[in-house]
Amino acid sequence: MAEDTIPSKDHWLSIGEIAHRSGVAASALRFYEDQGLINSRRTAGNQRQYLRSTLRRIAFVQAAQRVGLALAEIKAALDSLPDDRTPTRADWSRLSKSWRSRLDERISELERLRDDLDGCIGCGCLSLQRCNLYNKADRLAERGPGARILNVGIPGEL
Amino acid sequence: MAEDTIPSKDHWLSIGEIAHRSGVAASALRFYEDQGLINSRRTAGNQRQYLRSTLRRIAFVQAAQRVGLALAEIKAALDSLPDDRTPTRADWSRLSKSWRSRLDERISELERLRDDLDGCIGCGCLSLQRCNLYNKADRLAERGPGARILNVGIPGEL
DNA sequence: TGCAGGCTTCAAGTGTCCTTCAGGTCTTGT
DNA sequence: ACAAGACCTGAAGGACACTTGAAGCCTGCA
Repeated sequence: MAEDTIPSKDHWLSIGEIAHRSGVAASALRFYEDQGLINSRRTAGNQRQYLRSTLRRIAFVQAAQRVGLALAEIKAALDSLPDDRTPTRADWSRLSKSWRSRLDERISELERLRDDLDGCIGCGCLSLQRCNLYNKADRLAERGPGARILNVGIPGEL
Repeated sequence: MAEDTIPSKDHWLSIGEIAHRSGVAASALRFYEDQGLINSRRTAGNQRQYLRSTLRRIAFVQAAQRVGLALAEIKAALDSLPDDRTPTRADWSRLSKSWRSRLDERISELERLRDDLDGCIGCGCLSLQRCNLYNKADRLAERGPGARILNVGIPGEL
């Protein structure tokens, strides 16, 4: 396997190369393109060619998904990048900063849930009148919408 | 509104009452029944009637969903409850114990993500070669499968 | 008794994130 | 030049957790 040699010269990458390097299926990449998350130019024969920087964009998408954002939200974030120049560190940094609070929220919600679990279900009460676990008020936006098949991980693992 | 009076005598609840008290739509309750998560008896006129304890079952389902379990997994957990008697505190406790590690895992994954964010995307590197954020190895099972519409919360909020 | 409002079933639709397929084209290496 | 393999498009399918709709039955209260 000689595909690990990284050419130092700027050149365009085929969808297969991008798929390989990013670990994202080619079909998903086409889907992302449909959704406006990434873009490509075409060869004379209509085949996609990507900039190397697309890999970073995809990395961003992947990370954002792990944070729990929907593709539409990720697109909105990416759309706020300047399209007249290659995004700088500062650009990416700005985008990812907004994740911080999301992540913090999600983390603390899960911690709250864990504590409630210990204190409430753990004791078997699960009282509908008092139980925090069943407090509708804070059960919003646990996970983003959309079906993830990936998450099955190793099939039959649970 | 006088529906908050809780009768002390055991009696059966209609789907509307269960929906109201649990906050789960009647259509969802029927769906849960189809999926074997809850059950009901019927009136002479074929209308569903639920035991009061069904509310606890539903609370369990809701909490489990917040932990990130799929309905099929929740069903599996519920199926391990004794069906010859009303589940005890110990029964519920046993079930919810397995969530602990799940929750801990999810929490630490998110914390890891947050740290990577600070250390990596935060600085703008997002290096595909080294970046933890883009380490495929640990990007499993971020969120459970399935579409949640609820999570949209207040539409147009984000 | 009458009737509004709640309940029934079954089928189809929704939203998200893709994958798979069919049928055809392009590129690359020998 | 030719075959193998990569790539193209558009449509359909699939997983998940439901919702919506149509057409009709049941129940509680005045």
